[in-house]
Amino acid sequence: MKQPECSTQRCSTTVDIDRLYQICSNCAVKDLCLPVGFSSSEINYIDQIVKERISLKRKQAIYQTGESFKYLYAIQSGVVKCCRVNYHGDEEIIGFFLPGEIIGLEAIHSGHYENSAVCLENAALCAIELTGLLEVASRLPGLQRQLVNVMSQRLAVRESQGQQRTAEQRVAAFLLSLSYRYHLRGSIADEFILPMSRQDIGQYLNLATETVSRIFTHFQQAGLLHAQGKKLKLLNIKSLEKLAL
Amino acid sequence: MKQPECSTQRCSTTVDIDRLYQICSNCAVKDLCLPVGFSSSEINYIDQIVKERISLKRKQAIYQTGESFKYLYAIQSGVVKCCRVNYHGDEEIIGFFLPGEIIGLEAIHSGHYENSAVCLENAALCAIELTGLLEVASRLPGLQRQLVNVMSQRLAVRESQGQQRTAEQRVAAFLLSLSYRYHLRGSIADEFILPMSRQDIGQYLNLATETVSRIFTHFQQAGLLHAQGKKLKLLNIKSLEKLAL
DNA sequence: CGCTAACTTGACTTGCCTCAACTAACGTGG
DNA sequence: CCACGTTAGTTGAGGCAAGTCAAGTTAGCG
Repeated sequence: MKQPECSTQRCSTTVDIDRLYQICSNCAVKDLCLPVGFSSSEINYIDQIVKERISLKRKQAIYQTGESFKYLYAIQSGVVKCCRVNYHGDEEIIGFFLPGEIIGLEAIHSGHYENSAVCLENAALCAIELTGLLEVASRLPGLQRQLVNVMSQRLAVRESQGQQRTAEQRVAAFLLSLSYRYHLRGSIADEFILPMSRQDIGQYLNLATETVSRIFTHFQQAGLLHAQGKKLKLLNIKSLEKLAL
Repeated sequence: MKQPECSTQRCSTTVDIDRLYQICSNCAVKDLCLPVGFSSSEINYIDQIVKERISLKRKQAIYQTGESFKYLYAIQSGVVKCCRVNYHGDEEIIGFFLPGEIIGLEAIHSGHYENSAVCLENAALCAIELTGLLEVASRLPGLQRQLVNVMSQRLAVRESQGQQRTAEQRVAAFLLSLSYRYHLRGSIADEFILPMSRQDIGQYLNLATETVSRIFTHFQQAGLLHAQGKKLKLLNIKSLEKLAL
C-alpha cells in the first residue's frame, strides 16, 4: 500500500489582493460560513477577524502536518483536501472541503496542524486568527454559537461516518455527500466535476483505487450514474441513497 | 449482522442528591473537564452552569437517539457508551466515554441527540445547559477556549481514527487508547477492567465479535497481554504500540 | 505530439465475516 | 447458597468482499 507522498508546493505569494480583498458581506458563501444570519454592521465587525485573504493555485499547500497552528482558513472558492502521511509512508486523506467550510479546527487544541491542506483547484481562502475570532465571539453570541455549531456538525458527520460498511455503500454515500454539498452552494446537485482523483477517493474511503474504479463502472452499468473521467452525472439519486444506507 | 437493539432503561429518578451535589472544585476530574486551570472563585462561577447532578445505574440511558437536545453531560464517574441503531437494525457504537469527558456535543447543531447514551457502570453525571455554558464562556475567555479545545480534540481524534487498517491494529489502538485515558485519570495504565463486552468492542471497531475474541487470544499467546473475561493486563505496551501503527 | 499520470479491467489471494458448536460466567429465584 | 437458565466469550470451518499484482487504455499536460 506504499503511496508517494503528497506532491505539494508551499504557498509563497499572495496574488491579486485587490480583487480578492472582498469583505464577508459580498462573499458567495457567507451563509454557510461563520457570518450566518447577521446584520450588515455585524458582518463588518466579523470581517475584521479575517487577517488576510489569499489566493492559491492547484496543488499548492495551505499548511503542512506538524506546522504550528496559526490560522483557521475559511474556503471562499475552490476545493481543499486535507491529508497526512502515516507511519508506513501511505497518504491518508482526512477529508475534502468546499467553499464555506473551515479547515484547521482540529489544530486548535494542540497548537499544531495534524494534517496538510492542499488545494485541488485554484482557491481563495480567508485566514482567520483564532484569538480574534474568540474575542469577537464573546461579544456576538450568534458568532460564538455558529462556531460551536460548525464544530458540532463536523463532529456529528465524523461520528456517523465511523460505521463504514461495504465499498459500494461508502462510494455511494461519498458521491451523495458531495452532491448535497454542491447543491447547498447553489450548484446543480446531479452533475458536477469531481475535483479529486480515484486514488484520492480510495484513500479517503479506505478502498483500493481499483475498487473505486470498479464501483464506478458497476454503478454506471446499473444506470445509476454516468462517469467520464472526472465528469460525473448522477442519474438515479433515489437508488444511490438506498445503496448508501 | 442483525443485532438486538440496545437494551436500555429510561432514567427516571435522581438519586442521593445530597451526596452527589458536590461542586466542581471538589470533583476528581475537574482538570480533565471544563473547569481546567481556573481559580476557585471562577470555578464556583462555572459551577452554576451545571443544572443538576444525576446518578444512574448500569444499563440506564441518559438520552436516546432523536430526543431533542437539552443538556450536555459531563461524566463525573462511570463509563458511558454512545450508540445508535442503524437503518438495518444493527447497533453502531459511536464511542465510549470516561470521567471528565463530555457527551452530547454532536447534538448542538441539530438540536437532536444523534445517538443514545447508556451507562456501562453506575455513573454520576453533570447536566450542563448549553445557553448557560455559552453565556459564562463569553465572560470567561478561558472557559470559552476550553470548550473549543475539547471540541477540537474530539474532532482530531475522530479524524485520525478514520484510517482504519487491519483488525489487529484497531484492537491494539483501542486498548492503548483506553489504557492511556485511564492513566490520565490516575488509574493504573496497564491493568484495568474492560467496562464493555467483546461485542461492544467489535461494534465500535467494525469487527465481528469473534474477530475481537480471536485477536485477544492471539495477543495473549504472543505475550502482549493477559485477559480473563473483562479483567485485562497489558504486558507489553511497547509492542502493542508498534502493532497499532 | 509525445510522455507521463490517471484510470480501467482481469486474475488471483487473503483477511475478516458468517455460521455453528461449545464452554464459561453471571445473576436470579427457590 | 446452590441450581439452573441465560448471556457472554471462545474456537473451528468455510465463503466472500476487497486487496494485490499485472497489463492495457485513456486522458491530460508541457
